[in-house]
Amino acid sequence: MTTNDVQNVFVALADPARRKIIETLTEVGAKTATQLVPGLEMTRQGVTKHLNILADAGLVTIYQRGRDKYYVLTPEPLEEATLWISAIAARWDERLEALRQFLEDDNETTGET
Amino acid sequence: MTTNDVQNVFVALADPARRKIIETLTEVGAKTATQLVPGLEMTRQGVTKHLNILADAGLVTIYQRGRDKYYVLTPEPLEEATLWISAIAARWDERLEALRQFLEDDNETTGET
DNA sequence: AATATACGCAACCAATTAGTTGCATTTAAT
DNA sequence: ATTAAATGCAACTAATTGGTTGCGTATATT
Repeated sequence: MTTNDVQNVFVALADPARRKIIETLTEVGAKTATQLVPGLEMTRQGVTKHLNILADAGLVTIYQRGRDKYYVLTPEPLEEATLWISAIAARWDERLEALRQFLEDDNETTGET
Repeated sequence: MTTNDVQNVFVALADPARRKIIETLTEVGAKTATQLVPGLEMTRQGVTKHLNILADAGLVTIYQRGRDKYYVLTPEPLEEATLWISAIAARWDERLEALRQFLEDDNETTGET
């Protein structure tokens, strides 16, 4: 499941509204869907959909207080994203020398589009 | 641009084919689009589209050698993703105490769907 | 010179995504 | 008891995404 976990986390982080929710929950601690609506330009149901995606990634936990449903950040799954990235970075450092080899043989071109 | 950068990086990382390309380039150093086709179950044009998205995020650089176009990883933009995540983690640690407060007042519910 | 290989571009398609509206249900407040 | 507030669920729409096919062009290879 670990491989699917990192997928869900990266998908969750790929949307600006969801990152903003994460930032807000980081600052405020706990909020309901309706409390999150102002600031995100979107209806409550839209916010709820994003919260569900965050919940699927394990990034929020829900605490129900009567009719209110408070969402709280669960940052642990972020670690999996960080691990994936740092594994790449680590292996990349090993490859740098071989890369230099490649570049010396060649004429370079700009990679910008 | 920094805010848009992190958006492009997270979008790039959200697709499994693109993460696989990143992993392959990390191990092999440089490959052309057609060389990447076996292993990803997809046509060359499909691969090219993914490579363009990676290039938009600044995650690959292109070196042209005659008619061949070699893609090489540029891992620097990954740092922005890592920074975003670690900023969240850092602020989150500060909030933990306030959170404990919130949880004590309440009856908890499972956050799984 | 002729053939083969690698790439670029554009149109197209199916599936997913982001968001909406509308309505029903549950819980709280007066 | 009535009204108001918060959520849930489902159907629907528009835009984006992931991928394809079909072609033309540029560079190698024989």
